[in-house]
Amino acid sequence: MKQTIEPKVILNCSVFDYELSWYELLTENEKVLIDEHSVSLSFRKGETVCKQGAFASHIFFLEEGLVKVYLEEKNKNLILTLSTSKSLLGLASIYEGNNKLPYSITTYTDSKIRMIDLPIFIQLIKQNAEFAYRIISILNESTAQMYGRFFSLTQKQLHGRLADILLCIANRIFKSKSFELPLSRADLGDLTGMSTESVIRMMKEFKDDGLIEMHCKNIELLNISRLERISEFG
Amino acid sequence: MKQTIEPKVILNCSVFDYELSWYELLTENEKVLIDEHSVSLSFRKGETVCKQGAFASHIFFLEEGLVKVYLEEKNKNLILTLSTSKSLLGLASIYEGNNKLPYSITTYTDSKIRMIDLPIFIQLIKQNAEFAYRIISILNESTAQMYGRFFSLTQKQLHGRLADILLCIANRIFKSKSFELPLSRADLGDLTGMSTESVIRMMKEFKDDGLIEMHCKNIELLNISRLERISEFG
DNA sequence: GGAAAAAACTGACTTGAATCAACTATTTTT
DNA sequence: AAAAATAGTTGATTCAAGTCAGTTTTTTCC
Repeated sequence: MKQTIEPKVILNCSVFDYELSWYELLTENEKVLIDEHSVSLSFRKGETVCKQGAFASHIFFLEEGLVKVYLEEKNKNLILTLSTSKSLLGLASIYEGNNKLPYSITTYTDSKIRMIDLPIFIQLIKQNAEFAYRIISILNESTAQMYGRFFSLTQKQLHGRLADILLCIANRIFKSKSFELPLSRADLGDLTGMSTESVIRMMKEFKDDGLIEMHCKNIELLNISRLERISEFG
Repeated sequence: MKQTIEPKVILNCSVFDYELSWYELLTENEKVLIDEHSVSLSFRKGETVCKQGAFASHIFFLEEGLVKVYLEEKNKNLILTLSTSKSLLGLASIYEGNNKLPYSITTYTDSKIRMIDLPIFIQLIKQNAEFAYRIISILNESTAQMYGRFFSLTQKQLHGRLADILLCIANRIFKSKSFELPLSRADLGDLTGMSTESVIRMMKEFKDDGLIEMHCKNIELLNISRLERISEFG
């Protein structure tokens, strides 16, 4: 039962920025139905979009902005994913039976979110199988990503976990080596499962080692390949 | 932005034992199609059913037995779920694009598994929306469970994590306070994200505290309410 | 623009939990 | 039934990472 073949490296990114679209798979009538049963709302930076434990009533389509999707319990938070524009959120509440929201969502930047009536969304799934198939794909894409993070947070130590999210934020959110981070150090902690102080210490260590440059919120990754090695062995 | 209302306690179980069936939602023709494109195989205890990183070719329906679904990388394992009879496994490989298996599956007991041709399964999803909706429900049920475990493993310490899985195994797998555990101490480690030695030490501590009775593989939970409190605060 | 509040940072200290290195008990194999 | 292999156990040691307490910097908002 010894393992001999190394399985392929798994995803470990925390940003859900899926490639698959869904709206185009609807018929004209269905599109109208969605349009009639949804509204687009503006949220200010830091506002709560939905709250874990509340009854689910909508699917959220993030038209613009950056949000965190997170679990909260007894003042301990765990960020599940960061989501950027064009993400479909709240799909987890499509479930026959209890339909409480399994997570909270809060904005990091001013955001526009289209709130789609959940029963209507479910109706469309039940009548349009191609659409349903696309939703399954989207769910599985985010699940695969979750697995990677699950592994990262439970099996790697601080170096590796911090390298993971820095790379992920650069690649997936900003698509650039340097960026102005809209998250606080405490949020980085909730994302990596470490204390705020440890985040600060690790970041300083990375800076001293020449891996990154940083001035407060402004961060630049200087040595990506070494960060990747730290992520892998960390 | 301070949180004032405590969100509802979330699931933290590691056993996926879903309530929803799926076969009955198929038409007679579709049932025939499944029957014609699947075979039921017998696996011996300890055999590998599928391997992370391999190309996905089947959906697995566990007719009988107990298996672990786990991530493996560099001799570190993380068990995602234990699955019992009547579970549908491998759904994560239903994904438009790359279709590598995101996890490995190994049996704990002699098991019977029906291997269903993946393209046929996908075809049924694409043509039967009610069926697709059920699959979405099943996926979301297991995702909700994953979230609970994710929280448990990243936010609780050893006491809480061990209490979590002991309760979960008793409630979900054996539906009894006393049982003969088919997992090794090392597996309990892979399930709780702790070292084998720590599992042993914690179990001994639980035993000394009168929370459980154990002789090797035979375990009995003596004080469930205290275990639940440990799980909650731990 | 200045006070108040948050967020970022630092150092000292503590501790939870992994690692290592034996050793024993239990299975499995032949 | 003996040998080999695997699984379980223990104690000693080490170290990663959290907590605490205090300071500085940045942001928010009257």
